[in-house]
Amino acid sequence: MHAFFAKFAALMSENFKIPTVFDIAREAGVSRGTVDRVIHRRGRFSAETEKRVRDAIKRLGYSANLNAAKLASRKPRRIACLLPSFKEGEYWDYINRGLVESAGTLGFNLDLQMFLYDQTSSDSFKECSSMLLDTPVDGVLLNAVFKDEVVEFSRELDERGIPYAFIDNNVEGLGNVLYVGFDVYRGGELAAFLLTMSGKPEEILLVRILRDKDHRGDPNRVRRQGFLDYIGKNFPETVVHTVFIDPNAPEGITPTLEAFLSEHPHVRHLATTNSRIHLAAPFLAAHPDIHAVGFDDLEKNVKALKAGYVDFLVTHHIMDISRECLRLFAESLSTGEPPAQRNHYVHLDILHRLNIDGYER
Amino acid sequence: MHAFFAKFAALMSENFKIPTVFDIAREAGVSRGTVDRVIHRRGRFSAETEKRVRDAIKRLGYSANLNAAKLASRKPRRIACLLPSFKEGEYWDYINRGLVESAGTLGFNLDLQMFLYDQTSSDSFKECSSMLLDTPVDGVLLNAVFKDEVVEFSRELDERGIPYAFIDNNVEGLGNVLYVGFDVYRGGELAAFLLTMSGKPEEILLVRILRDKDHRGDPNRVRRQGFLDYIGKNFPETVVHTVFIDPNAPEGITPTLEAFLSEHPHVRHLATTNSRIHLAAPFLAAHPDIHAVGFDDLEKNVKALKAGYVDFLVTHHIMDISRECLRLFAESLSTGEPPAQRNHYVHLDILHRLNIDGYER
DNA sequence: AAATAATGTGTTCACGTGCACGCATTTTTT
DNA sequence: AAAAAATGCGTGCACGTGAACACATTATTT
Repeated sequence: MHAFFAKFAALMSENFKIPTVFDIAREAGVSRGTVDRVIHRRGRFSAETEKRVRDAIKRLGYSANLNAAKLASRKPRRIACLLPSFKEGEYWDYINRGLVESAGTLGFNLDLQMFLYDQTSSDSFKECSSMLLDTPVDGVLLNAVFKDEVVEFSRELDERGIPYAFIDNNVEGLGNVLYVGFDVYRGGELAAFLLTMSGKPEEILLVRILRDKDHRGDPNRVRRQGFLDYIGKNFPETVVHTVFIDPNAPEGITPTLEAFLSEHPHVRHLATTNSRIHLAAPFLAAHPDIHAVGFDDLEKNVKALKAGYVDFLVTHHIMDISRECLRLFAESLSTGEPPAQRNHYVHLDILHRLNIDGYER
Repeated sequence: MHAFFAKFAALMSENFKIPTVFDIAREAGVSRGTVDRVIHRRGRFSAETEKRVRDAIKRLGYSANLNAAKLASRKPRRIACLLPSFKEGEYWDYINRGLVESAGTLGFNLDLQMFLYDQTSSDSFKECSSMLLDTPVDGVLLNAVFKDEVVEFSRELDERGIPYAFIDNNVEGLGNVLYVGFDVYRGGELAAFLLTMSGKPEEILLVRILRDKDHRGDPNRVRRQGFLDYIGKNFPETVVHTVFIDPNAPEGITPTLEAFLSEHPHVRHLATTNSRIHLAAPFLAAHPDIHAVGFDDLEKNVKALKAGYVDFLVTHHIMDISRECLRLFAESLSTGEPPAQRNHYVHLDILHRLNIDGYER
């Protein structure tokens, strides 16, 4: 018999009822309001009461009904976002869009406050973060480019009891309740693999942008390491050249690359470890025999991919990161519990001309 | 100045209030209950009232608050799922898991009723679908392997006013409110590209499973076409051989492939267009110089990928399809409106040993 | 010691929707 | 023509949580 039907009404036993705050209150021998105050750490309860309530929650396996919570949420949750500033179409623009979009659709009453610092200046970060501390907030969402400064800032947040989450990249060992990002090193390896899979390269050109030189605040160091390690391991004789370009002087880029090529005419492989392979598109257009791999599905990069200038993009759903991060963080702020899972690594996608359709949502 | 902050409290003007049923009722000059009856097509209202309500809804841009809807949903929505039967770990098992999981977490009171037919027998489909019609349901979720039978069944559903959605594959031009799936032809092309990107193949072995022979109910025909078209276009001299294997007699598979190889010793490329490349894993293990590409991230396939027997898997988040499909369908049943977008195509992922981590969620 | 503040707890309304129920009025049946 | 059914519409409770409020009791200040 191939046909049958089954009911999946309750995951558990026949008439298992999902516990509510009322059940917790009864179990703990207190009122619903008290349970609520314990859960949300709003004070006004004794240590003994807290224990009874928390035990009851654990015993009954209670977790808040998010629909009801969203419906009832009146006071806005203030979430400060301490992130790099951006121009339209840049990486952090996408992160920002995901955040703003989610804030609107998530159903919680979220009040996002953006603190955008200059990615090239640690002073700017410090200025922004101290401004943030003067503002009343319920939680902070931030990334971690300036390690020392981030560590110091996180200590301050810990002291004040303000929960915080890292997005996109992080520093290990701090008190954040959440991290949503990806495996940067793996991404570097993957780019190297894709670049070299059609045959052994004699020489490779790695295009970097000027500010990468600053080792203190270089977000792509780990990714580049992954790239170089892969090449070193699999093609030990291959030489990797580096050329620096200035994104603020785009007119100089193509000449710089051309000049390099005439000095190293055997180069047939080009890569960037930042999100700006599109800056090399004009150069690549003139040299269809050069394989190229870059990162991130910025609109301009995708254009270069579709045109065939770039072979592969290693990327992930950028906006998914921010959406997911904000969702988990908001839920956590709402329930008063840290997210069940602390680290969320998103999958690295490989984009090629043939599978790009449908990637952008 | 690099720091600033902005509020995104309301997407629109300063104090824009999202309209509720009450606003609609006032605008239309009726009571809230009447609005509700119109929205959910539960009868008991005049044609003129309906128009007034619908106009008001459009004018104010009303759409139901899903949190409140989920919270208040008391009567379960009965959704019948008419899908291929499966063994554990097979493709449709994943689809099924996604459905069951979603039904539990979506927050609506969903009552899934599974009608599983034998993929190799159109009679079984007919039997199942008529059984389904004897059961009271609010909506039907189905896929489309047997075209004629599906068309007939859909007519019946249209007549009865039962909304239905296609999942994974569909038939164009029918009255379904929703389709969630992917571009099958594109997937075939992509597999061919990945198989051949490291160099021109002399001969290719396409491994098919026995029941593919039946052209009426062959779900992989289009995918295979994409594969063959790509090869034909880019490598016109390459010969594509086909070997049929029987998944029900796994012990015969490796000998069959070995026999083929000794007859065609130049073959270095192997592909399947179904989800069972793992059946060729033992053979591939013995021939590490053979490139192989398959479809779908079934556990066994991923194992073969990690072991290096398979180079690439073309796939998509299988369970995402069913999760997304059920979510949109349930929301549609709840609001009484068809989903804003009818066709949802998921992105094709390329899986390789280096990016498999984190793919499974 | 009285006034004031802090602490601990319970009560109540609000959020927006689903849906049962009740009551009139009109239409159909007997 | 009376009874029954169908139609059209409004009212009210329930869903589970957030959070203000009210009220005692205890601790602190004046």
